Order: sequence, then C-alpha cells, then structure tokens
Amino acid sequence: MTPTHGVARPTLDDVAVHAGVSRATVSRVVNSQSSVAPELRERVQEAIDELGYVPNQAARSLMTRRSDTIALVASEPATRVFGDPFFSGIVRGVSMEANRANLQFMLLMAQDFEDLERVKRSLRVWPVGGVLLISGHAGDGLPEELQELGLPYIIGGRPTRADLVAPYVDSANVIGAQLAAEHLLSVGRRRIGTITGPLDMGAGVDRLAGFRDSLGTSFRADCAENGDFTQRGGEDATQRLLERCPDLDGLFVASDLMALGALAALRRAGLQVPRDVAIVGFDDNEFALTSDPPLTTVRQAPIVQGRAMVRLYLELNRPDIEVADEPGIPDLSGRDHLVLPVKLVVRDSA
Amino acid sequence: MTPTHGVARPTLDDVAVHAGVSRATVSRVVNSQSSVAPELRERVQEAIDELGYVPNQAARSLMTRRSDTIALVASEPATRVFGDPFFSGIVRGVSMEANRANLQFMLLMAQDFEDLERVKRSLRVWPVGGVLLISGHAGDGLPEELQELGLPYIIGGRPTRADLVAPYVDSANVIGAQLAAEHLLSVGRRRIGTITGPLDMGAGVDRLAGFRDSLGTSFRADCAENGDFTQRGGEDATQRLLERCPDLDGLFVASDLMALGALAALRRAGLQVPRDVAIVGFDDNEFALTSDPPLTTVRQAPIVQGRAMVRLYLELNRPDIEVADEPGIPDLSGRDHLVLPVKLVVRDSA
DNA sequence: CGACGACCGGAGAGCGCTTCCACTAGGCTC
DNA sequence: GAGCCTAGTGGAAGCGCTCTCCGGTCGTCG
Repeated sequence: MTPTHGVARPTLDDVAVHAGVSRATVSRVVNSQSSVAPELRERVQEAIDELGYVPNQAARSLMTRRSDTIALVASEPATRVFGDPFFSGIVRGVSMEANRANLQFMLLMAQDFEDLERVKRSLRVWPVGGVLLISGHAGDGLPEELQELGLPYIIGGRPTRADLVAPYVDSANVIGAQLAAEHLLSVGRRRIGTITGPLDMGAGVDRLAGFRDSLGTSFRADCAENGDFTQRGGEDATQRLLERCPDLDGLFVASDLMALGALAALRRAGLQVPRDVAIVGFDDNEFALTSDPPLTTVRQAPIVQGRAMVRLYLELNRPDIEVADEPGIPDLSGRDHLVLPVKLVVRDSA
Repeated sequence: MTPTHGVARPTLDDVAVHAGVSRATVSRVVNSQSSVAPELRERVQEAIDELGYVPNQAARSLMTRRSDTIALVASEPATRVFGDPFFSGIVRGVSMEANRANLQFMLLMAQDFEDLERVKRSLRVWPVGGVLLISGHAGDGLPEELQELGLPYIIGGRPTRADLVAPYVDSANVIGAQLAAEHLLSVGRRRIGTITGPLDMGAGVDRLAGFRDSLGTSFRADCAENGDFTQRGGEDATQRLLERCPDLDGLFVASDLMALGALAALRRAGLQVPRDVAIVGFDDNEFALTSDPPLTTVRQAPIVQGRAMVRLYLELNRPDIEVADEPGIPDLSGRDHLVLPVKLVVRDSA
C-alpha cells in the first residue's frame, strides 16, 4: 500500500484546531461560500497557509457527489490525436481553461470499438463530472451512453444525429468552405475538385456542403474524393482524384494536413501549385505556413474551441464556478451552443 | 451541484443486502483479497452483476489513502508533445498498460516555468499515486519536487543528475548513436557531422556521446550543431551546420523529426541525399518511412517504453497489482531500471 | 426596554468504502 | 476428547470532508 503522500497531510481538523474554530468554519472559508466574519476568515486563511493545507479531493467528492474532473474523449486513434495540430490546439485550450477553473482533465482516446467500450467503462468507474467529446463519428454511441449515465457533455463540432440535442462548440465549417470555394472561383478556377473529410463527421459533411453550395452548378460530384483528415489519406485521395479528373485547376482540401498530402501527390504528378492547380486548405496550422508553397487556407481556432467547450460546460453545469469574460472568447451566457467564426487566409497556394 | 451520475448508483450495502452477506464480505470479493468461501463469492458476484455495481473510487481512495491514478508529466509544450510521434507512442503505451492495470492516467504538460508550478500544484492537489516523467530537462526540478511530496516516480529516459537515484526506462541511446555512426563510416563517409538533441536531456547527451565515441579522432566538434528535437529546429541547425562545414558527406541527426528538417535544408542547399550527404536519423517513426528519401534510422520503441514505465511503477510500488509477463517487454522483476534495445534500420538515406 | 429577526459559528451526521477485531466452526494434534 | 489452530464471516470504527440543523449573539424597531 502506498500512501498518497509521504508526509502526513494536514486535515481540516488540524486547520480548525490551529485557528481555534470549528471544522465547519474552515470548510466555509475553503469553499468561500456563505458568510464568515472577515476576522475569522483571515485567521483561518493564515492557518491554512501555515500548515500548507490542501483539501482531500477524495473526501470532498465523496461528500458532494461530484468530481472536479472532466474527461476529454476523442473517438480517434492516438496516432491521429497526436498527429494533427488541430487536436493539440483543442487539448491546449481545454487544459488551459480547466486549469483556470481548478478542474482536472483527463484524456481518453478510443482507437477502435474495443477501446470505445473501455472508454465507456472508464467513464462509469471514474468519478468524472462531465465529458467533452471531440472528433465524434456518427455511430460511436458515445452521446447515448453519456445520456444514459446522466453525465453532462459538450460536443466539439456538432451533433451528428439530428435528433440529438446537445450543447456544442463548432467552427463555421459551412461558411469556411464557402469562402474557400469562392476564393478559388475568384482567382479564375473553374474545374474545382475537393478532398472531403470523413463523411461521418460533422466537419466533413459541412465543409462539403459549403463547397458544393458555393460552386452551384459547377459542382462535379465525380471530382469529390473522400479523405480521412490524415496526410496520407489526403495524398491517396488526391491521386485517385487526379485519375478521374485530370483537368482539375482548383482543389479545396478539407484540412491542412490532407492538403500537405495533396501537395505531395500533385508534385508527383508533375503539376505545379498554384500554376496548374490552386489549393485551399482548412485549419491554418503550422503546416500551412511551412509547406511549399505556403497554403491559402481557412483559419479556425482550435484553442479557442477547446476553451469555449470548458466554459460552456461550466456555464451549463457548474453554477458554483464563475466564468469570467475573456477577450477572444465569445460570450456564451444563456446559450447552449456556439459557432466560432473562421477566416480565409490567402497565401501562395491559391 | 451536479450529481456524478443521474441514476443512483448501487453501493456496497445494496450488494450486501442483495446477496445476504455483510459489507465486509462484498468488499473482500470486489478486491479479491483474502479468502471468501467459493459459494459465497459466487453469490456476491451475481449480486454485483445484477445490480451493475461499480465501486466508488472516491470512497475507496479515501479509505486506502492511495489513488489508482498515475500522472504522465511531460516537461514540454503541448505542441511538442503532440507534434512528435515519439510522445504519441509513449502515451499509447502508458495508456495501454495503465488500462490493463485498471489505473487511470492523466496527462500533464508543462510548457514553461509557470506551467511547471501549475503541474506541481496539480500533483499536490490531486490524488495521484505515482508519476511518470518524460522529456525531463535538467533543472526542471520535478524529481526533487516529487521526492519531497513522497510521490513515487519513474523516469522515461534517464536521470539527468548523477546524484539522483531513480527508477527509469531508457532506450540504448549511446549504442544507437554508435550504430548510426558506424553505418555512416561503413558506407564510406568520412566528413560526418551531427545535429544533436537538446543537451540538457539524457537522450541528447547520450546520442552525442555515442556518436563521438564511434567517430573517435574523426569527430569534429565544429560539425556538431544543437537541435531541439523539432523539425524546424533540425532545419535551422542543418543550415547553420552547412555554413560551417560545407564539405559534409554524412550526417547523424538525433531524431527523425529533425532529420525531416535536415532533408529540407539539404534540398534547399542543392545537395542530394544520399549522394552528396548520407543521413541517419533516430526513432524510426512514420516520418522515416514516408520521407523522401526514406530514412535510414535507429529504431526505438516508444510504445514499449511507455508500457515498461507503467510496469516498473507497478512492480516497485504496487505489490497488490500483479504484472503478468508479456512478450516483447523485457522482464523487470527485481530491477529498478531498464534500457531498451535499439536497432539500425537501413533504408535509402544512407 | 423588550422582542424579533438576521446572521454567524459549532455540533454532528453521514458520503461509501476498507480493515481491524472478535467470533464461530471445523479440523487438527497429542 | 480437550485444547488449539486456521479459515471464514460479520460488526463496527473510521478515512476527511460537506452541510443541515440549531443555538447564540447581535442590531434594530416598536
């Protein structure tokens, strides 16, 4: 048996004795709820500092029946979660905001069906107060599971099932894709194809929809190829696309990582970007800047998205934690969802 | 206040009543320690299944004064943790093995000094039973802090301070670098430079040491340039190196990600790989395979390393959890450290 | 000046679990 | 067959905390 801490940690009682008050008073000071006389509060605070008192989370959550832990669940294999800067942004945002709210967050990844079961089991066993769902694929069953467990959750992206009402934080994917398509049209491209994201994900569907919408009658279904948001997938998809639509002069790729693959495929096919084919990506991550040529792309803000997800969770489920307004993060009081703006960033690829 | 679970969860008592035994007996069955009559044990198990009983972790760890949670702490910014497949491998390995042992793991990243303080605070507040430290930089103070907190920890890599005795799991970095250098020599290269890792990290120091060792008197200090294990860092370092040592015909780069950058820098300088400069990397991750040309590199096994770290932790600190032998993971009974073998993988770059 | 209310602090009951201890059987040894 | 184990079970005491009650102390108004 391993004690959690080598040195015996001071308890509430210790502090109470030290400060000459009752446990209840100390508790009230610690949780800064209800009224404690200023003088007493100060004395208690001093005792806390002096003893280096830190509340025992286990005891606390045993009593309150809630836990100050949120889980970030990605229905993706670890390689993808770790390979795409988009996820790193989300994680950073979540980590940032969770920290500010004194929540602990844990990261769960589900590579496959088996893992999905494991994750569900984890959520059952571990005292988690809420779940942030990212990269949801239709049919992973996670929202339903959480519903059943009575665990509040926030979706990053949008619900994939229309009958499922759930709070979410999404990027303006449709608009972003429209901007991309319009830009390609505005630089004179007329035979425009697209590499989509997975069509069981909101982002995949929406970016295709926006693209199709802006192209109108010039949209050619045979010049849309499915990718999987990985570089390799983008490369393969582009190669297939080139075989079917060799006369392409413009390409909207639904993520920068896939666009990187597309660049490689085009180069191998002897095509120059943007001279022969103009490319617009989606994300605006570090790859977009360092690629050759630098990508024209649609900027979204994964860090903000991650932060907003935590804040939305707090807003809806933790009235005891106050969420201070923050510049750069849209106000979300009273809302149950948020769609973050995107912006076209023009560089050399289109 | 949010209840952790919408539906009232059955407690030990519920199970006890249902099975017609005492709480103590149910607890014994759940923890499968000490002896319970087979017949009773079965009856209890049935009751557990029937009610869908899941132990309350908070109550449990309140009693046992330990927590079934381990933290994986990376002294790196999130962008690096998420950008390098090495980390993704570690995380996957840890996640895998933690899961098997029914431990929860949480990921903490320290971008800078401020974060480091935050992480330390987290470790104090949250009931963590042990810590896995990766990517330790000399002077981050983490080991000392953990020592003081009385938290057991395992180092991924090796202790950066000689006076610090701590269990660790490392790769055979010195040997790996020797293999790389010897390979470059064996293909006839004589003017060999190196891009090192950060020299405040064990991996950085050891790979340089192995390289220098194999080169002997042909080692040229001015043809060693420091990198930071990022692609960009590798690119910049290579560029600097080329200015100082334009006659280079071989290059050992201490990580594949940096090697990718090196390839870019060489290409920009109009040099061909391997004709003009032969390159050997370190890692053997997916980039090594897809780069142009595919990298000759030293293979290490981050997933195994992650798994071994958890197993070593269990071995040393949790006698109550048994660690079954696993093919592919070196036996670690009785050991307090492990050095994983590496292997040269020859492809086209050298 | 007495009574009422507002407010503040303390006592104490548990949250769900583990584990020490006491106790009962049954199987030994001599 | 009496003593003595050993194995198996239940009772009960808390782990450290929160929060409901309740009693006490003021300020204030009639």
